[in-house]
Amino acid sequence: MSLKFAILTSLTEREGSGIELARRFDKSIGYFWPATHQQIYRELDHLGTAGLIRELPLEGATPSRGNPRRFGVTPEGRVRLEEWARELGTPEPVKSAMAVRLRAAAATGTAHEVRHSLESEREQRRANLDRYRQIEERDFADVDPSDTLHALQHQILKLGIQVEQAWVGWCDETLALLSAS
Amino acid sequence: MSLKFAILTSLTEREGSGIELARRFDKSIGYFWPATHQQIYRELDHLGTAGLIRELPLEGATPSRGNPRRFGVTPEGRVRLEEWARELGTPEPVKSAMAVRLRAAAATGTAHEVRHSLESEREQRRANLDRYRQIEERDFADVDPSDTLHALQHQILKLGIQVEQAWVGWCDETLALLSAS
DNA sequence: ATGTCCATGTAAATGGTTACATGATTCA
DNA sequence: TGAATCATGTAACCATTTACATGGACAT
Repeated sequence: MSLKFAILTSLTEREGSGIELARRFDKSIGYFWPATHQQIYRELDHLGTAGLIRELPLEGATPSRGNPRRFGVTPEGRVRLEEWARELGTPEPVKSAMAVRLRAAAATGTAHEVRHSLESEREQRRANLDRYRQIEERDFADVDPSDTLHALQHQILKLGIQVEQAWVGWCDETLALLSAS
Repeated sequence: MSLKFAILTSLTEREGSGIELARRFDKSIGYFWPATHQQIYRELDHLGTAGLIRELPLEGATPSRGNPRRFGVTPEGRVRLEEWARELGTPEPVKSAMAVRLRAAAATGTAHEVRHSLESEREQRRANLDRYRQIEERDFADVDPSDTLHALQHQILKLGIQVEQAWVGWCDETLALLSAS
């Protein structure tokens, strides 16, 4: 449901081609709404049909490598995006196979065997956290209080940091609990 | 992918009927792997075919209200569940329409209009948090250090608490940022 | 007897994942 | 010239959501 708006947002920030979008998703907006290039191309199709984006004129006649089809947001698209941003939603439930695994291990009396699984979860969460922190240092080290856009982008990154921190902390706590018993 | 194991876990903890499972999902294991009754019935079907659960004999001949079909985990099912709990997975990405909304509002220069959306998110996150804390008070007030099962169940609840806390904190921070600018 | 809830489903639509296909272009 | 990469897709599958269907039981 939100994918189309994630794409509209990305194209509002800067127009681009399908593949560019796919790459941006891999390293920025996709942190909170992941998507593959297949999804993106399909959605670009839909958005075009709905008149929310349009294909920009190309230099050469035919699209090709180095000269791909590029898309921009139409005025209707922008209005629709602004409307959507104001809408109230329901928070996505926290889905976690790790929580299910732990409960499964508890139910079957094999709690200590879940340790590797937990350690793997912790390492991956920590890797996410480190990645976010590097971005923070690189892009948000100096603060200009008058730059609201910059501050908001930082704020979104902080969401990732705080949620991943909660996860890492929880994994450590749980591992300690397993060691104690 | 994890739904089948969530069901196996729930049936390991206690055998039950489809509707009972649906209700348990609404108020316990489903906090970390939500499922509707339609999904559950379909999956019970699959699990039965795969020999991981079996239908328990009924009192009366025909299932009916007050005497529904009941399911239990087979030995194979239990083994499969224990195996799965040991497997390593990839953490589910944090998906959040709220983060996309905020970024959309920033990109379109309508940041202050996202305030209601954020307040709504905060209230719902806080409601989740309160619910979890009530369960904690009710079920985990007294600690028996020798009861590992109890401790692990508490730990799973704490995951929900800590993640929702991170969310509520982030919403407050973001609202403060919007007020300041 | 009628309406409501229980228990179990079916069906259609949407969303997401995985695997593969294709032509074109740059690079070694 | 052959390999790798770019850019754009198709197809099949799996998971999830939403809406509806059914028949029996219970309550008024």
